[in-house]
Amino acid sequence: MNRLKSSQKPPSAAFESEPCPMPDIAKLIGGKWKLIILQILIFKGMKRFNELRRMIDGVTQTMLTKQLRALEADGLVKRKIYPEVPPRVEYTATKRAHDLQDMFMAMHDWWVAGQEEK
Amino acid sequence: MNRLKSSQKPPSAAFESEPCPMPDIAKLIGGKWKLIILQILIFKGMKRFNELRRMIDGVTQTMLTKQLRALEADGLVKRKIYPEVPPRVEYTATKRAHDLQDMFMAMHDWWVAGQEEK
DNA sequence: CTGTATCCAGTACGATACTG
DNA sequence: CAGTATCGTACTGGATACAG
Repeated sequence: MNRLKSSQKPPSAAFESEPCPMPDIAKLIGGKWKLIILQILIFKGMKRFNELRRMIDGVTQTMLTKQLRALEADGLVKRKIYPEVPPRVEYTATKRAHDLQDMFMAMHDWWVAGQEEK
Repeated sequence: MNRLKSSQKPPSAAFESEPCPMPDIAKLIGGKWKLIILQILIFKGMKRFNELRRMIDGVTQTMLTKQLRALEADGLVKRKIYPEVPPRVEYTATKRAHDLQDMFMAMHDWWVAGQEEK
């Protein structure tokens, strides 16, 4: 079944010539929690710190902070601090992160399709 | 600039209800070299071990073997061994891996767009 | 040519306690 | 509420040598 003979897909011009630094991309979204953080912020909108904490099963304060800081440094997450007491911090996905929607959709569809085949 | 007000995108039904285990996906493609290996095998077709080794800058034999074995265990890469001397081993992307094309394209486009904005 | 075996370093990850 | 600090562990990634 399924022997690839010559071409399973047409040109796919994108990858033919360029080096396309996948390692760099992996750096951005490679963390254990980054994908799920981004997914939440992109598709569900702004969240506060403890909201995220509750939504992500198994994450600790420490790791959530670290990954959020890394995402912020990479320009994917915007952190807005309200100088109140008790403190309030809101996290939102940047425009750059929102542009990842298509990728997330493709990723999601792929995963779902894989589950159905079982 | 760019304040997200209510909805930057329509339904995006995918993520609304499901948990969507991004951690599981990260497991599959989270390795340092997995993305680039898959990209090569998916878009450029079958490759032998040392071909991959030469195409991927900086990878060592050990790591290439490990990541290929992991991908094989996850059903993303097919390993075909020819009982010859000298030995020959061919690696190809499975159908499941080929279904990742859309995700790779989205990823690539996103990266390119990000570079241009600079 | 295509690996495997060992050993080693760096870092990613995590539990816990403490702070403004 | 939203962190920081500290410390310990697990795992990933890598250099080198060796093998079928």
